[in-house]
Amino acid sequence: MSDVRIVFMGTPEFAVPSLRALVSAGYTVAAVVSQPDRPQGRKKLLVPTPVKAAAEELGIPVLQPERVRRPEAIEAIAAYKPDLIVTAAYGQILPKPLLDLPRLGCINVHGSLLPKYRGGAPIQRAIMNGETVTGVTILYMAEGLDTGDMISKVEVPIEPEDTAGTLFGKLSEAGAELLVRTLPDIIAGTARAVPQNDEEANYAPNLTREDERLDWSRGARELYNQVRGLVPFSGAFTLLNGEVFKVWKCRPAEVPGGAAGAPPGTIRAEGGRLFVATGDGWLELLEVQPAGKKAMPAAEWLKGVRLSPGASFGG
RNA sequence: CGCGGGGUGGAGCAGUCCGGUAGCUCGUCGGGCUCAUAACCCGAAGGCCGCAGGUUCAAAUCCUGCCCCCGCAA
Repeated sequence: MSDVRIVFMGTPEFAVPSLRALVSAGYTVAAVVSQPDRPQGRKKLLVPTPVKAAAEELGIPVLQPERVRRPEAIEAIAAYKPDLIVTAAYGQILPKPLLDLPRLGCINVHGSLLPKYRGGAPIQRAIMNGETVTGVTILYMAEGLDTGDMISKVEVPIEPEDTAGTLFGKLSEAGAELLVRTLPDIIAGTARAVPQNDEEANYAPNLTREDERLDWSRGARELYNQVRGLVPFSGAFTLLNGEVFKVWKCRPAEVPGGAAGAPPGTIRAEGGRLFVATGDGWLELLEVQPAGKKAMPAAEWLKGVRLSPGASFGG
């Protein structure tokens, strides 16, 4: 199999296990393509992408074209004469010339059971929608977004306590295993590619700020799913006195002696515990982060705040 | 120079505008009450108020510089 030259394209942590698995399995990864380093954080420090860092550690040359569709970028990749291009959460659309370049084609490791959750945020969206099962699909890349023919897939259950972070870990490992398991068939030409049923497709677009806002008129269960789908990345937030107030951990709860009827967003503090009224039941907040502060247990926050009667989140 | 918030006993906060006894809610330790308790009562310990200068009779508080933390934006 050392006669197969692979160019690997990926950017975030999700793609790293796949890259390492290729190397461990003995494949020749001739080059790695990753997104350009971007200024991160308040100090605008240039941080290498996780895939770039892993590639450098493995001694693999790294390309970081600003736009991979540019002819010079395609030429640079072509120079490595790949027989196969493997992508995993790369972050840019591959142009037709690149898709046609490798004799074995271009395949993608995608974090969902296609045709469900096509797009950039399948893992978070699956949790946010309350799914109990998701998985990884390996597919041939087509010009559409995650629309190519499927080669293999593996299911992964979503546990009630899973967050986007834990599920990312599970799916990236599952994806790496599936990749090395699938590769021999692809190389031998015996892989059976199955077209996706577009009728069943849906999309998981990248998350925006609005996806992170908590709408207290939704149900406690839905809000709980939303929060864990955003942890530990951007996190979910609401407003308190016009300022951002993040919720890092919560759970639907029975409020002792508390019938609903309170307007969604109403804050209720009892015995050092923090509850919020939702459109359907109460949500107990367990870990929160006020504006300008670090995340802290809700009980700690309650020690310091002076809540006016009838205070509520959302405004 | 991207915008803004913050650093006060172990924790979370008030006090800073209008300089002058270190406060609140907890925690910890000791004692009490109780069948008992995370409940209640009494008492105690614990702080160079981020760091360094300056102004002043006097600085947590005013001025200058620096360090660290957080949110937004990229």
